[in-house]
Amino acid sequence: MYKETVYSAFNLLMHYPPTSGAGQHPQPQPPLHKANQPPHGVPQLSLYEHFNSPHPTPAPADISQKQVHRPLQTPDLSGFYSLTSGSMGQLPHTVSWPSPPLYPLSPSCGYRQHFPAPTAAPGAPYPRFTHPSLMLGSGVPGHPAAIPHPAIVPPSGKQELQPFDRNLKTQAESKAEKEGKKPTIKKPLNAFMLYMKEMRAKVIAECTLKESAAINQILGRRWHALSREEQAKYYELARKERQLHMQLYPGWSARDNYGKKKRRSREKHQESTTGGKRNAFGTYPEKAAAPAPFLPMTVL
DNA sequence: CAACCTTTGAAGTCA
DNA sequence: TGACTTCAAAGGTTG
Repeated sequence: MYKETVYSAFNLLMHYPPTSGAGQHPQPQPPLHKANQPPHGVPQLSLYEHFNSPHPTPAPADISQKQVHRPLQTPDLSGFYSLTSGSMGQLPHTVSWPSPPLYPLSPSCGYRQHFPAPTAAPGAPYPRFTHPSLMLGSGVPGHPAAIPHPAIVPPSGKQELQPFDRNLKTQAESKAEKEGKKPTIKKPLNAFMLYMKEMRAKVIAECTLKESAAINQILGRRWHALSREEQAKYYELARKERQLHMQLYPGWSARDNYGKKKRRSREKHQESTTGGKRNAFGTYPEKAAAPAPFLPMTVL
């Protein structure tokens, strides 16, 4: 039933082809996380070094125009507890046309609903941004809250800590103690993961979807539709998450969790070259070409 | 019940 | 150094 519904939505979607935008496209720019990489040969302060630097580098006035190879802003631990980005964001005036969906979209979440035309006047400030992960106190040493960081999970791997439960001893820790095992410290979330966490509920409400794979596709498209300023907020949050993570777990490395999940990419790659594999809906999705980043088109 | 699906980005491994 | 791999989240689906 669900499959038929979403496929009819897919057909509907196909009735709204992208407008030809010849001459409207600006020069493609590298993704922000790439633009922030230092050019070869330019030494970069590690996050830890930068964090401890007495003279941190201020953020450039317009990160969308400049190649920056330092963290965007002065690290500020106080911001972990009441982080807001102020008025740096502007409403995006353009969106990029998504590649054909691997999971066709639900009727209540067609393309136009994914990318509504901005109703506010161009230049109107975005609502002030807050992120619960950083707002609610994440256990900075010395802080009165001293709350366990959500990166701590039981060896089972499932995140049990709820955002508003951080003043309690976590189930994860209790369970880990009972089992006599060391709790797993998870990777800090990157910019897109933070964006997903914040926007997931909204997409679920708008699109009446529950399947994470489909939701993540929508979120991926929305991520590409964000302006660079909007994305910059999440890159900044992710940078602070990494800093906080480093403070809390100085000896931790992503290597610690490397290879703990079952290796499957090689098998997946072999399957993709030999006919593919069924997805969560029992279909055989054809991998779409990745949408060209930052090639915005005028909103329909 | 573990693994899969799906997304992007960070960081790991390997040649 | 570049290419490739793994893991972060999420929850329904699959085997």
